[in-house]
Amino acid sequence: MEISIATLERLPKYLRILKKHKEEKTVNISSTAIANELYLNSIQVRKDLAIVSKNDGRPGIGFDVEELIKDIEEFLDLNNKKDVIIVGAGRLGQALMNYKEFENDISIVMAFDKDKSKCNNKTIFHIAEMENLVKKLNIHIGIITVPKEEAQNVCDMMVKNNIKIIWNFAPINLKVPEDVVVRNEDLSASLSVLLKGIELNKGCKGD
Amino acid sequence: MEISIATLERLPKYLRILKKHKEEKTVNISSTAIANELYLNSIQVRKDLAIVSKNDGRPGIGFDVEELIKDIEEFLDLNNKKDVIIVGAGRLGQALMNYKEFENDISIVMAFDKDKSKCNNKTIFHIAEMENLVKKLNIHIGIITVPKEEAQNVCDMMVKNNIKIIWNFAPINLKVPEDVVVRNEDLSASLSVLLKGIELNKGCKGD
DNA sequence: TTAACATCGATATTTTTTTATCGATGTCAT
DNA sequence: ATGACATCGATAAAAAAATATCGATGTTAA
Repeated sequence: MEISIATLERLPKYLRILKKHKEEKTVNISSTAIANELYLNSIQVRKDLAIVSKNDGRPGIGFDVEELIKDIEEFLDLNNKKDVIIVGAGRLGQALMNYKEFENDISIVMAFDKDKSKCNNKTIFHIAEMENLVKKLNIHIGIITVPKEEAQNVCDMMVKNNIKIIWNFAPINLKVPEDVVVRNEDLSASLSVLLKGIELNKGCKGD
Repeated sequence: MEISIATLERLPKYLRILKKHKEEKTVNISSTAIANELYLNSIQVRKDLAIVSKNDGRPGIGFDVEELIKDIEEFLDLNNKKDVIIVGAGRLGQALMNYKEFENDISIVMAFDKDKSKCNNKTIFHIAEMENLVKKLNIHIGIITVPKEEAQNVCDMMVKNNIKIIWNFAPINLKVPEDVVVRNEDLSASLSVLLKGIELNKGCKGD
């Protein structure tokens, strides 16, 4: 079964509330309950879960919370922290470096900036050092949090250093070779949707 | 014509490259050219543009860059800066306060934190002061950049102070009354898609 | 025990979004 | 002029996503 990006984006949301329920000692949870919390449709929840879990829900009872957590985490290959570098140690970069929600998913092993001295108990390397450091470390994921003027340059350096997956926070469309995947975190796009939110007023509570 | 969220999210991307082309003195641009830059389909671009602009493209020539910019900006009601408050003046909050891309869209008129003394040439008010300050200012948009533990509290305060649109960066599902719109900026969801990106390898260059 | 109920999964339907087709229009080089 | 070409918009088709229907299963409380 092919998983869609939409489903993929919902999985962490399921995970989040499942973990909350686990903390509260909930053993079982129904798709309806999950759906209500996330302002989604329960059928959608069941379909999503069916993709990532072979554990059926029990009629009248719901799904086993712990099993679901395990299955989703396994599907997303979490708890198998991936090494990541980040370039751009400004405010946004630092925010990401300290974002607790990522702690189980990725490990930011190295940070670069044009301003070498910056730090927050982590060494920030100068961008020029990337060449020597990254290639041999077998890291394939990079985050770009530099101003848009420098983003393409940074991207090119990453590509040269064997980075294959790029999470780009700069508002610019990066040019990359075929085998490199870019995901743009486009805050302006989000803002547009938000500001039109009043008129549309749909699909917003849930995401 | 109803506009979809997907289209809405693409508009800022169009705007961005149109502005770039305007700077380069391009007068006309074809839907194909736009599509190529954004890794989209040209038909999709034309359909999107048809929704927001009455200016037809000219066969053999393309669209008038300046007119398109004007039409998209008008549609998104930009250049009519909206007043916004932000709660949470940590790294992420500061990053947003200084994000240049937003400058024409929103004006962050007031920032709050539980740590009053923080600032960066802008006064950061204590959260408790929200009650006195925000209600009378007729501000309806709020950004939440506090840790998830405090997010619901902050949200409740915003609602009490007449905020109707909330941009939430905390990884939690906020409970709000019917007439309040929430948009969650869910970085974990993005990360999930990113990390699965290799397998899917689609729809990622474009967004 | 049994009747009312909650919940499920499978299949079908609807809706939304994306992409293709194609005739029309207008440009540009010869 | 005129023929080859680029590009458009409108309509149609295809693909993807969300939602509804419904019989089956199992729970719970009288």
